[in-house]
Amino acid sequence: MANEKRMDQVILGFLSHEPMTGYEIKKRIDTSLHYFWSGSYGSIYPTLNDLEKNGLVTKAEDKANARKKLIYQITDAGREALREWLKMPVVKNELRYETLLKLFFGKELGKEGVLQHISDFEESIKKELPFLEMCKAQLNDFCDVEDHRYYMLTVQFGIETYKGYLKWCEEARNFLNSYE
Amino acid sequence: MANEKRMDQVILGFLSHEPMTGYEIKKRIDTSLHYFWSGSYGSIYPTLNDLEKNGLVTKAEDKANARKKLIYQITDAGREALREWLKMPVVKNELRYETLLKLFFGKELGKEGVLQHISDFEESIKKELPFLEMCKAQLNDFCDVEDHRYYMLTVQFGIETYKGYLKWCEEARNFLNSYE
DNA sequence: CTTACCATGTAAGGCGTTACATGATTCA
DNA sequence: TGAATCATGTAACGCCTTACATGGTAAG
Repeated sequence: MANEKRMDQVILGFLSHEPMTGYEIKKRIDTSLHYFWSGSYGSIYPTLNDLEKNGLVTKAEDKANARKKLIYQITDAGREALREWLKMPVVKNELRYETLLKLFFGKELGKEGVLQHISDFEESIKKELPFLEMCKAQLNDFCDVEDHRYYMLTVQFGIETYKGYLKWCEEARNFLNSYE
Repeated sequence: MANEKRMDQVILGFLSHEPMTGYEIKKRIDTSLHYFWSGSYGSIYPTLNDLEKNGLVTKAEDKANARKKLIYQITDAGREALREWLKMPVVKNELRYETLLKLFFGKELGKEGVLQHISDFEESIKKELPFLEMCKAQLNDFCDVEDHRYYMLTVQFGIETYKGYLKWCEEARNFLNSYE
């Protein structure tokens, strides 16, 4: 239904950590949330305006810089709205892998083509994994800070599923090669 | 960009197995593809019309039944289009888990709330897993049929990632409980 | 001096879901 | 006879991305 990407909650979430600009929010989405969430400027800026209109954030122009820079800050009402949403049960966890779709219809493609998709997938995962490992290493030193423990959970989730994927790639290859 | 859900390819894919109705396609999406893909009638029927207009499928009315029933069949051109798409590299594999989003902003929710989300997630996975195990058992007897080997790959993927999720749930709980 | 990055925003348009509308058939 | 399932379709509407538009600043 409505609000698939929950941009309002994502923004409130980041602002609950500290005040920042829309640009900075985008950067954090693309790093911290990158493997399980996404969002674009065309969604961030309008949502920031809506949130301000509804009193969930306040906007302040950074006069120190000549550059136009709008720093947003969460209000009490905003924090309350965030908490309200966080308490609610999760509505949707969605995995949509084109790779699996192509494998499912693999007969029309043939074994070689399927193996190629498996290799491509494997490679993409192998490229992503080091980033997550790095995140984990960095977080590891700061787990006494409560926030960091929660980030750690998501990173750990990523690392384990990715490792599972790699194991599956290996097995899938063996499985296919065991025939004919 | 365009065509996120690749309904055209999904339809061609199923029709490459055998002719069927739009209703039947929907059912198969909701079972065979269910844990990594989705699609609605509002998307299936219009796409079927487009495909027919473009000569990728043909439509035949089932006169045997009094009930209005349109059986679609893939054409050579349709099969070729499917193959063309299957050969192309995968564009997007997307995971979007609200659970992870809520965990990431977990500080505002607190440890108990986070643990609740982990339990909810665990439960939902535990509920899904038996279905996949059943699929695997059924497919296992027919792996000499090429198609079934490809279905098996996707099922195996699901089973392994789901088991990984359960392991993570356990670890996540232990991790959180090791603090404070 | 030019590339990369910081920074904000809008408009158009595609995509797909939800909700609605309709009706036959099967099974208990 | 009522519920569930089979079966097809459309319209409205929301959501989000892409592409465009603009310009400052830092670093090499």
